[in-house]
Amino acid sequence: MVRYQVGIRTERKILEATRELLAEGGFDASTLKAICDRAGVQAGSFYNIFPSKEQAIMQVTKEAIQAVDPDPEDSGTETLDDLVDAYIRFVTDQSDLARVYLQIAVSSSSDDSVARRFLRHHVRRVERFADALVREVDVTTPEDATAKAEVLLGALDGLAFRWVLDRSFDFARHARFAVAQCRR
Amino acid sequence: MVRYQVGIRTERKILEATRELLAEGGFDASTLKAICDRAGVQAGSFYNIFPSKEQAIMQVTKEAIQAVDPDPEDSGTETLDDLVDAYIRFVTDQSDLARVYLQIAVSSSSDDSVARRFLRHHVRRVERFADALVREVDVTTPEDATAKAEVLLGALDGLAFRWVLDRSFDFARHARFAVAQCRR
DNA sequence: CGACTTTTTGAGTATACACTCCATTTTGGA
DNA sequence: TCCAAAATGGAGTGTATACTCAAAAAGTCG
Repeated sequence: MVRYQVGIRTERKILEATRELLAEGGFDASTLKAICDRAGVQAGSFYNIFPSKEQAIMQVTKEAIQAVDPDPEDSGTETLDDLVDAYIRFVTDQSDLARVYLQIAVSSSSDDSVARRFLRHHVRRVERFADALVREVDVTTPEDATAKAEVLLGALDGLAFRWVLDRSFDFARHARFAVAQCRR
Repeated sequence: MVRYQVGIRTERKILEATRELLAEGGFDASTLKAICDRAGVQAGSFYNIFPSKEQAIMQVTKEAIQAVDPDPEDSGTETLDDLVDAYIRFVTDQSDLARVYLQIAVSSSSDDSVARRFLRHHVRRVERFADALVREVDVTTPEDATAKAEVLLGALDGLAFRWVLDRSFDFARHARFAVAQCRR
């Protein structure tokens, strides 16, 4: 069962097409036909590689969830600015994945398993933000830091949604504004 | 063309079923069959009242968008707390509509007309928040007030999303925390 | 009641969807 | 060059969906 190069290339083309379609029009736009058309592939080839459409979409969504929170190694040393800059870079440089990430956030409410994974990921990010806050800002209690982190991450997510609706919205500026306000 | 009472009751039953289904499982769960089953009505009756499924959903979403921003008359006198309390009440008391509202916010990116309407509504709310900020907090410039309002509304929206994913999340507390931080 | 209108029913249509099947072609190591 | 395994094309399947229609039922008002 040696995989041929051409098959690996096909897999990449399919994943790229899926990512683009998810970013452009969400799950509704990501039909099998649309994916195959864009990837320049027939249905049979798709199912030679992926067991289901769901699997291809899952792979892209996993990628998107992980991309929002890079370098989990750095936990414990990173600054608030590091964390916020990472989010800003994610939104501006990987806008396709960012849009996929936000699409998941909402539609996941219908699918429990995705919702749980998303939530677990969110909680971990809140902890990292809270830790950075404890190090940099004088917070009275750990609970205070967590609440502050929830509000800051909420603001970043909310501003990212805003940006999805109106791409002329200056996400980076408002994100920095949010963290500045949080720091005071 | 006098409408019979029974027809009006049927219309209400359909809208209620649609609202529930939208809140529970989003647009995917709101199939014609699901709506008709829950309303206790056949497809023919549905199309006797609504020209399309889209129309019924539009009516519910319109209702949801308007419900988040009550008393547009009060503009010019309301406090920041009034505005935030209204949002909190919307989320906690009308959780069904709130979830529909948030569902629209994201999935609308695929439908331009809904996205535009949503955005227009958002901009109007930002203005009201900014006006309240100018009255209560000392902001340096109108632009500063608008940016602050965007961040605050972003935080509220983000926290509401958080609450949709995990209903044990204390939305009201965090919302008040956000506005307190904004006021400083 | 009786004439008329509105509403309801429920089987039926067209379409889009995810997915299958398998004959054919391509690949890449021996 | 040969050949088994891998990849592909593309017609075909079953199912769910939004929506239609004509006949039957129920409501309204003189």
